[in-house]
Amino acid sequence: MPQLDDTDLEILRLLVANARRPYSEIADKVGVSPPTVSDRIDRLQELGVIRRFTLDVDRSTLDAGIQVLIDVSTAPGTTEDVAESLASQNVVEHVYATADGSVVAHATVPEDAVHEVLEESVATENVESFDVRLLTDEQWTPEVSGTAFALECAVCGDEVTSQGETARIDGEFVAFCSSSCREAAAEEGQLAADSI
Amino acid sequence: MPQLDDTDLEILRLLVANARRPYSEIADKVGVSPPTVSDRIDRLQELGVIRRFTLDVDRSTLDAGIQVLIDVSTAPGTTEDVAESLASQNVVEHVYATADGSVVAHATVPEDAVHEVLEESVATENVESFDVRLLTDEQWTPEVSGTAFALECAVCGDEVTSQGETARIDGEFVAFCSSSCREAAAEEGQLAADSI
DNA sequence: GATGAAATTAGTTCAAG
DNA sequence: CTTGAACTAATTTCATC
Repeated sequence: MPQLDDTDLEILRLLVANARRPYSEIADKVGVSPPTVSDRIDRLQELGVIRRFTLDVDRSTLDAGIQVLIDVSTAPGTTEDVAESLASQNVVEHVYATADGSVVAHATVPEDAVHEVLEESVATENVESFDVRLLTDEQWTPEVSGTAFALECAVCGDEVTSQGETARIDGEFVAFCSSSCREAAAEEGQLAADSI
Repeated sequence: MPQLDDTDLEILRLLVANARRPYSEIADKVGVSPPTVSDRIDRLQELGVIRRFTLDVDRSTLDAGIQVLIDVSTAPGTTEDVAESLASQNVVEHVYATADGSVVAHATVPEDAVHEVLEESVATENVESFDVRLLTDEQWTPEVSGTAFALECAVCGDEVTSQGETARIDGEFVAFCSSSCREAAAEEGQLAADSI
């Protein structure tokens, strides 16, 4: 994966705060020219770092219905499918799949339609149990973090960037700055079978 | 609160899908002129329906650290404070406050810094218990829903829009198309003390 | 409140370092 | 990979309906 430099990160930070900011203004702030900003944004989209330009909408002012957090415990091996199925429902806005096999979804539905949403989107045999919590508030505060909480590579001690990898060893998470450092650790037999 | 019409909703839908879409293109699609699109978008921002123009960033390609879902059970009356405190942390991206007093946050942190995030942001006495789950996938699929799952007003039977209200009666959620319908129900003594 | 034409401002292309 | 200049396109202003 290609490297992102500080200019890319700064452009992301500025766009996250205001995605309609003129490229000329971004160019001024990060110290490059407008065509360069345009090129880099295109590249960030091609890389999949920018998934899309969008709005943060306050749904409590907008949608008819009740906002809920649906927490589904999935059958082994079906977590990804369940996450995808829920994500494809248009009442579902945000989906999180967890390492322990549950899927958490934020949806706006009439209270008695939660079962309906699950039935329409998820095969019953994939749902071990589920839990629904009514939301009273929801906030999105995206930021492209700087170097706060930077991780250290367990092998070489360098800072772990977005190109790094992580693994689980005896239940503890360990980070590596690169796949070669991760492989070095693996060769030393440090990695458990459930490494990620 | 002023009414949003179908044109507003259609503009929101188009911007959620692509917030950098030219206003002239939106104007074509919804059948008004570009200045009207511009005016309406300004109005939607003033109303707080549009919270901001932003990016959907794939954090798994970007941030050093591990993505987690932090689930905090808060002390009575502190839910809102805890939600705000967590939201102000720059490693925290999304915060949900639930009616049962828990706060769920999506954050990107080194695994062993979850306690640190909580300690830095939330008074210990406000945390009754917490739980952290490692995320393997996270998706955001915002859509401005149409009339799917439209609610019916419990009093007059009309469709409940964003201007509607809801209340809880004997543990069941009931929707009203307006505050006057809600008040009518209240006068008939149907509303429990925990109505929302 | 909405519009079309004009003016301003932004974005992209391209030739070149 | 970057730029400045030229070109193209988008947005806002404003007078008018």
